[in-house]
Amino acid sequence: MKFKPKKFSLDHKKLDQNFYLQPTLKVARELLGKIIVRQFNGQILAGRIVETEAYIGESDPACHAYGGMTPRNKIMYLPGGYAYVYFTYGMHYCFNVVTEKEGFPAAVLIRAVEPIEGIELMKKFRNTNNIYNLTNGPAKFCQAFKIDKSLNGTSLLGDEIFIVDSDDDIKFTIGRSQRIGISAGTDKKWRFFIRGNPFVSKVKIKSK
DNA sequence: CTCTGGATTAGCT
DNA sequence: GCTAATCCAGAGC
Repeated sequence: MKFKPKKFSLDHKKLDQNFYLQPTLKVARELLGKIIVRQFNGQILAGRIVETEAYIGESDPACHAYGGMTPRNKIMYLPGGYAYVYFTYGMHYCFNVVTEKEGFPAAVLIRAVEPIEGIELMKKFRNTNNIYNLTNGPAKFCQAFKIDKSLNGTSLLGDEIFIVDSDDDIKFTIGRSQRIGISAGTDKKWRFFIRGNPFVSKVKIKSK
């Protein structure tokens, strides 16, 4: 299958804060198909979101806010519409969209996107020419989109990084599973993905 | 194809 | 001190 970037226009409507204030599972589902845009140095990177995971509240054992606020997770307590970026495994970043009302810690992890714009730059950042290996994982997506801790706490209503609606007539069905790479909270099926999309990450359920 | 271990450090206990 | 919302290379089948 040959990859053809789909049409993309910056005229598409930027998602407003009301979208992010909604229940996290709804946001996680509805982010599928939407387009995440990153601007820096006058360059544009964009991709269609094809895989997400929800992390919800202090009682979700897989959520970073499990057990209460700490210096790392405090961004999750902001009202919906902020970026929560964290560093893990000594070398990787992961990007989340904060959801729900202020004081309730919840976020949606962007696990994979389908590259649309700025593909050559993504290949450079990822040091690979294989388009299917650019953004099919949460840390790969961050590397391809030049996302690091400096974006932690950034508003998604600004211009550095934001998400726009898709007005294409793209039809897809949504798949659902347990979350990937966690050892607690595996009973919850809070991962969502576009069924059949070749840019969804490889599934490896952590066995424990 | 599948499976295993190493990389490398911030954040918590 | 231990582990992590990951990724990659290498080994074996």
